This record gives sequence, structure tokens and C-alpha cells, in this order.
Amino acid sequence: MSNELLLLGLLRSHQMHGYQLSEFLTRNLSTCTDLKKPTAYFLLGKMAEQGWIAEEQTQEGNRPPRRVYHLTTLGEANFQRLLRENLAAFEPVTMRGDAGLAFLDFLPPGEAAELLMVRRGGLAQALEQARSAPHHAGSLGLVLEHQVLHLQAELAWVEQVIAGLQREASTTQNK
Amino acid sequence: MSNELLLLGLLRSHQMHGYQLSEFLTRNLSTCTDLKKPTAYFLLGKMAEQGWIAEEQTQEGNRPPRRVYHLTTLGEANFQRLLRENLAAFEPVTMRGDAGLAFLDFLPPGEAAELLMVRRGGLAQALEQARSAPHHAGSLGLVLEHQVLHLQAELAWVEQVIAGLQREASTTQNK
DNA sequence: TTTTCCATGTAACTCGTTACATGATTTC
DNA sequence: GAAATCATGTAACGAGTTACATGGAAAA
Repeated sequence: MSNELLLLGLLRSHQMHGYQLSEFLTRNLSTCTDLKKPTAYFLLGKMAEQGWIAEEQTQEGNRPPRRVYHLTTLGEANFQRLLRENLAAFEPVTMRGDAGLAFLDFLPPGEAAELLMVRRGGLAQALEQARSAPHHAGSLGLVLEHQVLHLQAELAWVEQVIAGLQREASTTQNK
Repeated sequence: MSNELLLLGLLRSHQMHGYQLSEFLTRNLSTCTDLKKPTAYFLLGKMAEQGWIAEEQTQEGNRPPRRVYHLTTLGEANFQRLLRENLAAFEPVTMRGDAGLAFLDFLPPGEAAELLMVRRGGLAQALEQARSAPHHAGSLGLVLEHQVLHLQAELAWVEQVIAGLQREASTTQNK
């Protein structure tokens, strides 16, 4: 449902076509969703069928015609509902990356530390990217802020775990 | 793949049957995965077919026979591979809850604050639960520690957003 | 005695992905 | 002239869920 919410929310401000919506989501809201183009087209088709959004075909030159969507009254009502549902609910996040962490002590601490340093690299890069992302005004900016905060915390955490492993590795001398 | 890793990792310490594995995962590792019983059975069957694990049937009285699984050499090799892959990779987390945050300013600040206070309730409860969970030794404990840290950060973040909204609501006098 | 727990599994379904197909336009 | 971008979509597949079915044992 959060994918529908995102599409409706974006369409509420500016009418757009599928390609635009999909681009915008992967560019600026990849932290909330990772829906791909075919999924976006599918959802738009479904919501159009349900009467939540309406399309208007436009064409430029010989290019493929664009289906530009805008919210209907029904769509607006559903947007309001989905927004309230989403805000009130606490959706626990699933950390697939913690699966490995659970078995960290099956590896010699030195090697575990090295592997986590690779992870730290990816994490640092993601943080860098989030920090240098264009600032959006209003609540879109809030999402980015949240992401930066979260990545900072994650980075600090991984580094702490690495430090602990390195201490362990040096005391047991079996690096 | 992280589900396979979890199952293999647990089987590596103690041989278990599907029901046990599924229970353990939802009880103690719900933060890394939310796989359900049918999925667990399915994955176990698949891994058995691939020769990663082997089963031994046991029976107690008239109860349904248990399929108790243990790692094979091939399974051990794959566990090692999956563990290293998981530790080295940074898997970004998807925050479906941020979808609503992106459109926070479409709502009057007072109402937005109230909705988020409901969310805060669920969050606080989850934190409480994580804090009072039984302490597991070793790296299983690490996962729990991570979860507590994460939930604390989330709680602080939501409270900060709520505070901002309340300030806004009181200055614009349209609560 | 009714509910909960133990223990397994199947079938239908949902959501979303990847890969594929098309074709014009812009950029290098 | 080749590659990337714009713009749409279909088809096949995959992972995981929900609902259903079974039946004994333990607890309330």
C-alpha cells in the first residue's frame, strides 16, 4: 500500500506520466521504496481502473504517447486514508544484514572484521550520497534527513563492532 | 538468501526440525526476517533436495513424525559462503514508514502530530519489548543490541518531528 | 471440554522482479 | 554511427503470504 501512497502523493502535486513517476521515486525516494518501472505501470493501470486516477493522453512529435495521470476525487480520498494509516502505524524495519551478524562468532575475529570493513565502505558511500543529495523543501527533505541520521547511526554501529573484533583478534593472537 | 543463511546457521549449532526453526526465528530473530512457517518448510525441503542439509525422522509416541535436519558438508560450505557474502555487503534498509512522512505537510500540523503520536506508541512498545527480551550470549546478543539502538534512534527521531509539528501548530493557531 | 500448542504440509494467490520487445530522440 | 535516454508495455518467473487441512497432546 505504501507504493500506492507514494504515487498518489506525487500525482497530487503535479500530474505526471509513469516514466516520470518511476524516475522520481528511484532518484529521490529510493529509501522508502524500490519499486521498478513495470510495477509502477502496473499500479497506475490498476488505480486508473479503480477510478483513483484519470489519464490524459498527450503526444509530442512522433514520440510514444504519454499517459499523464491526475488524481480524481476518489483518489484524493484514498490518498488521505492511506496517508493517515501510514503515519499512525509503526512499521518495523527488517534488517536482512543482521542475519550474518547473528553468526559473527563462527568466524575468526580478524576475518570478520575485514568483511565488515567492506560493508562499512558501502555504508559510508551511501551516507556520502545521501548527504550530497539535492535538498528538497518541506517534508520531502524530512525523509532525506531521516535517512542521513539512520546511516550515521549504522556507520557508528558497524565501526564499533569492527573495533571490538579487532581488540579480540589482537588479544587472542590468531589473526 | 538471508533466510537460507539463518536456517543454516541455526542448524549448524543444533539440529532442529522445521517447527523449532520457525519458532526460534519469529521469537528471537524477527528483526532480521519475517519468514513464516510454510516458507520455512519450503526452504528446508529445497535445501534438503540440494543436499545442503539432511533429515532424520524421529517420532515420539503417536505425534506426527519430526524431520530433524542437520548440516551436510555441502551445507557447511554454503553457510560459509553466504555468511561472508552477507557480512561484506551493505544492504540498504527500506523504510516503508517514510512514505507518509514525505507528504506530512499536506496535513494540518496538529493532526499530523497526533497521528505520529500513535506511531510513537507502537515504537515505544517495540523498544520496551526489545529491551526486556532474554539476553542471548555471543553474536545473537549483538543483533538484539543493534535492534535496541535502532529503535532508540527511531523513537528520538519521531519525537523530534512531533515536537516540530506542535511548535508549528501553536504558532499558526489552527490546531 | 474447549482452547492452545505441537507438527506437518498443500494450494491459491499477491506482489514485485527480470527479461524481453518496440521505436523514436537526443547526445557523444 | 553508436550509445544513452525517453516512453510504454508484456510474459515468465520468484519469493513469500494467507488460508486451509489434519490430527494428537497438553493445559485451562
